[in-house]
Amino acid sequence: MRSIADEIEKCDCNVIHEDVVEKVRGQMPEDEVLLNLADLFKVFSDSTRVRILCALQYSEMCVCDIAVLLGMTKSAISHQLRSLRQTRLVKYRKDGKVVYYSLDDEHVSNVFAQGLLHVSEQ
Amino acid sequence: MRSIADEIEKCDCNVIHEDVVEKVRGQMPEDEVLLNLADLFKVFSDSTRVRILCALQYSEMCVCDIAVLLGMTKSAISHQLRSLRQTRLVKYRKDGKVVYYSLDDEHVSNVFAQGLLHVSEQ
DNA sequence: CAAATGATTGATCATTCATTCAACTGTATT
DNA sequence: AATACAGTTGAATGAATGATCAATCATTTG
Repeated sequence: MRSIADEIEKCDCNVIHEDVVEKVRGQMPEDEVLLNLADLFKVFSDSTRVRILCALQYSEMCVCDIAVLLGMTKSAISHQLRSLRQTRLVKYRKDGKVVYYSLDDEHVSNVFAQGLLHVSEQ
Repeated sequence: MRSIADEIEKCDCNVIHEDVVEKVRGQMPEDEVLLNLADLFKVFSDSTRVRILCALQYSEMCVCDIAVLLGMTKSAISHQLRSLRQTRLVKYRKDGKVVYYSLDDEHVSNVFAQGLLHVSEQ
């Protein structure tokens, strides 16, 4: 439990509205939750990963196909697929030499949809 | 209009499933849209900005209050508020020396909500 | 007017991160 | 067994970025 005094110590200013700060502090989720949230959005913050996720909404695809679609090397795509695997946003199946990737989260489309609402209003 | 041949030129592999690539290419949004989408999520990808946005869901706050709440300097907060202003996610009003910030987008809460759904399922 | 204070800004530094390149793994084909 | 090919991996490089620090702006107050 951090006290107001502790916080002031770390920052360079006075509390102007102590009541507001205390009220908001009581309602904020745990720092860990917000850190995980930021980490999730970090995955969506790169256009290559966004394009991969977008493509997989329409069909499962192998690494080569994605590379051709996006005009990038297999290596670059493979590196990005790694992040997407680690955050469990995509899954894969092997068929011989070929690895097929597909979406692994029903929320991906929803997050996309909300984001597009904002973008399309610019 | 890019041709399949052009894409292969830029990458290091063959098209394995030309039909799939063509079908998906036809359904993908414009690159510019996906770039804007990634830029939007980039704003959400830093835990300081996420915490600021989260706090502003509960109350408008001045820079000092946010700094105290998060245990950071006014300067650091002010820099991040700048990104949030530029992407029109927050708005502000001045009252004398004090600048009060608040949310400026109804979609912020929705994007948060979808993100939290994913995070809480880990 | 001068001092104090809330806030912003620009430069700097350290860190993070996406792509490239080369090497390597595993599977299929001949 | 040898070759070819889909895919992965690790190191290296260059670009992007967040916090710090000092300087500055703007408004209020003595």
